[in-house]
Amino acid sequence: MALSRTQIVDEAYTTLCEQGLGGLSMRRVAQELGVQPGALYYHVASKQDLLADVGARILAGAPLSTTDARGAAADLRSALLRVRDGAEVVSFVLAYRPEALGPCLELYRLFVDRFPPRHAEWAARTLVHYVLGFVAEEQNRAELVRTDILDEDPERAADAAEAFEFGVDAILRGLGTAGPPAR
Amino acid sequence: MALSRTQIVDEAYTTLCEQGLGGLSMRRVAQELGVQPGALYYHVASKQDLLADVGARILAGAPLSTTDARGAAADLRSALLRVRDGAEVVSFVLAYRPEALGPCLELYRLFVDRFPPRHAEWAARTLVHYVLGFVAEEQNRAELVRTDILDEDPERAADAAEAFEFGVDAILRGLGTAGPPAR
DNA sequence: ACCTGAACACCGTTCAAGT
DNA sequence: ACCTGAACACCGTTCAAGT
Repeated sequence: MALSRTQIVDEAYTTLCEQGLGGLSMRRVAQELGVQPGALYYHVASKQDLLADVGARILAGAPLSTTDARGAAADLRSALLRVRDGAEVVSFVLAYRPEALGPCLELYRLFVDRFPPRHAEWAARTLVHYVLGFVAEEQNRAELVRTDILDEDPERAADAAEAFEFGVDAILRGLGTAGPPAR
Repeated sequence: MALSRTQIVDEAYTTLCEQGLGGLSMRRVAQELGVQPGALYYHVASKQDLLADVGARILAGAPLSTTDARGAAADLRSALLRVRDGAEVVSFVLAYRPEALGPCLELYRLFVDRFPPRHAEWAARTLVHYVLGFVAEEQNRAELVRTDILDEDPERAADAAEAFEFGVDAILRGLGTAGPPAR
């Protein structure tokens, strides 16, 4: 059976989940599929092109709430955390091919009733940039722990969800969206 | 004259500025210094170890305001923008060796009068994560433009500073820090 | 149309051996 | 103490040639 682009994206996604970004090479994907590395380039233009589809799949796993900004931020974080180095991949795709990140771009809808379109867009991006920055740190640390370069910090891990929500709530308060009052 | 760690960090910093993260290899640094690649490993433990010092240097260039949160965020963005892929490097170092990022960690001082220590820390990290997320996207795009994979988006570039400040102001409002009123 | 084989120009890291 | 030489186990990408 002929190799397909979908098949390659599937394999890349699986490899990312299992090995992280450091273990995701074109050669490994090819080997896993039982083809020569060069064969992949008949179906994808480059590793970046492939990564764009992988980024889309990361977000496709868990749709973001379209009614509740607080929930959407939490959804986005969980979607990223499900895949090793998910934040780094999505962060790259956000620059490389934002259209691939549909759900993420629709977040501006949460703010259209409070802001003019241009500002609603910025509001959504503020939230997204925060989430990506937060989760990138979490996952970078996780990768370093996995390779025994860092040792676990149980205290930080226990506080992660709370710290994340602290930031989300602050941002949403600042954007004038419903949220708990500033202590 | 014997090779020194400082010399290696200097060369790595320069190479990062000129070539970006994709062009920063141990082999290139070694070649630029006129030594064999292996020689570097007498002075640095690994590329990550080297990167930690490079990250420190990126922030050392421009000290962050310690009195004005809005200014500090702007200072941090400029410091990152001065170096190609600065945000990605600093984001990694934030996880790998946060102590190397002194100025960045001191930001919590801006919030100690408004929050208990634990929350002041979270407040500062919220700002930092936002800035890193924002600038990472900016710089990823810049790298892709440089390699002719993306073409320039003059509209976005013109709005970047304004969009950045929109986010900063929202966050600071949410944190109860002085800032312009909503919209 | 789709893939192989083989190459090109690279990587980070290690380590015996030299000085 | 400090560095070389050489190797090990990799990379992404291209492309003629095969089927």
